[in-house]
Amino acid sequence: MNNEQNKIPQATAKRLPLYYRFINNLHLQGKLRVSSKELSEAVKVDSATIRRDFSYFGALGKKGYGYNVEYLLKFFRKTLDQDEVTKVSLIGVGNLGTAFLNYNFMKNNNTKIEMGFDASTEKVGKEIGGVPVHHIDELEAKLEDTTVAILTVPSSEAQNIAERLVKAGILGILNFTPARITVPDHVRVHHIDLAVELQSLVYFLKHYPLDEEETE
Amino acid sequence: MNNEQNKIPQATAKRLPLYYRFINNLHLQGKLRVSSKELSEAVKVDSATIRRDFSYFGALGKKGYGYNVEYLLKFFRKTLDQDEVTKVSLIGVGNLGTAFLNYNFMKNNNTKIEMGFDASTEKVGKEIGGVPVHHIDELEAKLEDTTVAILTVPSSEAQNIAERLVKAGILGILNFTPARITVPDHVRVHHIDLAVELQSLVYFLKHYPLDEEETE
DNA sequence: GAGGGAATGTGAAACAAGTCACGACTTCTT
DNA sequence: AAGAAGTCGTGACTTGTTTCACATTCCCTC
Ligand SMILES: NC(=O)c1ccc[n+]([C@@H]2O[C@H](COP(=O)([O-])OP(=O)(O)OC[C@H]3O[C@@H](n4cnc5c(N)ncnc54)[C@H](O)[C@@H]3O)[C@@H](O)[C@H]2O)c1
Ligand SMILES: NC(=O)c1ccc[n+]([C@@H]2O[C@H](COP(=O)([O-])OP(=O)(O)OC[C@H]3O[C@@H](n4cnc5c(N)ncnc54)[C@H](O)[C@@H]3O)[C@@H](O)[C@H]2O)c1
Repeated sequence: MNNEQNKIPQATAKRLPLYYRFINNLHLQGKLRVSSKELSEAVKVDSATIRRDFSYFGALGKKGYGYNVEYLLKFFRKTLDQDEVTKVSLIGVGNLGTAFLNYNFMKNNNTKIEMGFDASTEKVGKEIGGVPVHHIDELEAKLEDTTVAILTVPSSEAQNIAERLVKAGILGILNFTPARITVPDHVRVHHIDLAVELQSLVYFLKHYPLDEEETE
Repeated sequence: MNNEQNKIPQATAKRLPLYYRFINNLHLQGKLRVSSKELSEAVKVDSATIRRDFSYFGALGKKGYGYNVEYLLKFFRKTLDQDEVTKVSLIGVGNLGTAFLNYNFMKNNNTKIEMGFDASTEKVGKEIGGVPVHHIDELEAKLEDTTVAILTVPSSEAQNIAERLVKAGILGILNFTPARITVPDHVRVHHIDLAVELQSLVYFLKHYPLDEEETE
């Protein structure tokens, strides 16, 4: 499963979904070819970086021509497993959780939130954005074959719930709580700490006032 | 304003708010001292990295002892300007925007969302989480001294609104839309692309199955 | 007030990512 | 059919970040 691909830099891997989305847009617009320069303007990534990123997968383009949009799209669809849907659960149907359920990431995406869990009887039994909300006590019973969880519970609950998720066989957690959770090595956690993002933006504004420099 | 501090690596700067939050927790728990090792376990950052990060600010600790929690807290409070509140506006009071208004990042934070803007008459005039929602037509008139904006409008509106924000004097944008917006060089944009985050987590799970390796 | 133990601060090395710049090849034009 | 223009793929370089490892320093106990 991670054959030749396991030499792809993490930084590159993180950009792949972004590339995919823009290539998809181009395809929908009927564009037939695209250069790294054009793509660069659209996604705000240096064109040399884009060429380098693509080159990890072999020669996807043609010199003097650019990249064939349809070919690129097919290639990334395969590479990003766009054809198999990953089932996701969401724990904590509060402010943030509800927003995610309503959105559900299905635009052009291979992930689907299949169910939510919450402790509050107000939430349990409802359907939000077409997603059923179960009681947290049923976590282990219902989770089954979802391998990814979105964690939007109060931070005091985060570690506790994370442990239950791990026991239930979850392999990846997208953690929106400010708590830094501890999990076994085989589980991957990505933290998205919105308060930190906001604070660090403010810090950069104050201490790195970019005046004619780089945008990012 | 960016005196000695302007040599601090960006990677370090991004971790500062995180450190601050945990040091604050320790202080609330009544802890008097802390070692880089302990801190490392709490924030999941290598202890050498923590020491290196702190060392950019001079010698904050004592060899053989560790760091004095109160001293550290005071130091970071000053460094992160925790005593002056940065005013923030939020554009697009939909699913995500509403969640942010209800939360408002004020836990132990120097940022406050002062007002929201939306195009829908359903939203305008309301107060959500104590924050008044104005009509988008009033953007230029009301913005005044907010320097940071959170962008949670539909992606098709993002570029357009961003341009208006820039004209109105905004310096930093936290962009939650999937659109990559174009702004002048003096404006800083941080993209938080939740769909990409989820997709890239899935990609990592499939292609970098960590079995006894690093957690991240 | 001397010795042991602990943890910092930091050179130096290792690693990772981004950028430059150019040869090679493709397509387009005339 | 040949030359011009365009764009890729990549070796070499640059920049940025993390990690190692240890001499140094400070606390604390006896
Ligand atoms: N809302 C935001 O804008 C925002 C921003 C940054 C971070 N966060 C973080 O995201 C998390 C969720 O925030 P929120 O604003 O949605 O909070 P919230 O209080 O609105 O939602 C939390 C939900 O979790 C449920 N819950 C509580 N204990 C539970 C348990 N043991 N098992 C299952 N469900 C449980 C509650 O019933 C509630 O519905 C928090 O950790 C918060 O710090 C939120
Ligand atoms: N909700 C999520 O979980 C989620 C996840 C990932 C990305 N996003 C992105 O975040 C953005 C917002 O998502 P959402 O789910 O909150 O959408 P939403 O449709 O619920 O909210 C958008 C809000 O913007 C308002 N709006 C529309 N045009 C406007 C204008 N010109 N000026 C001011 N306000 C305007 C609408 O009235 C609405 O209230 C979208 O770009 C979406 O792609 C959302």
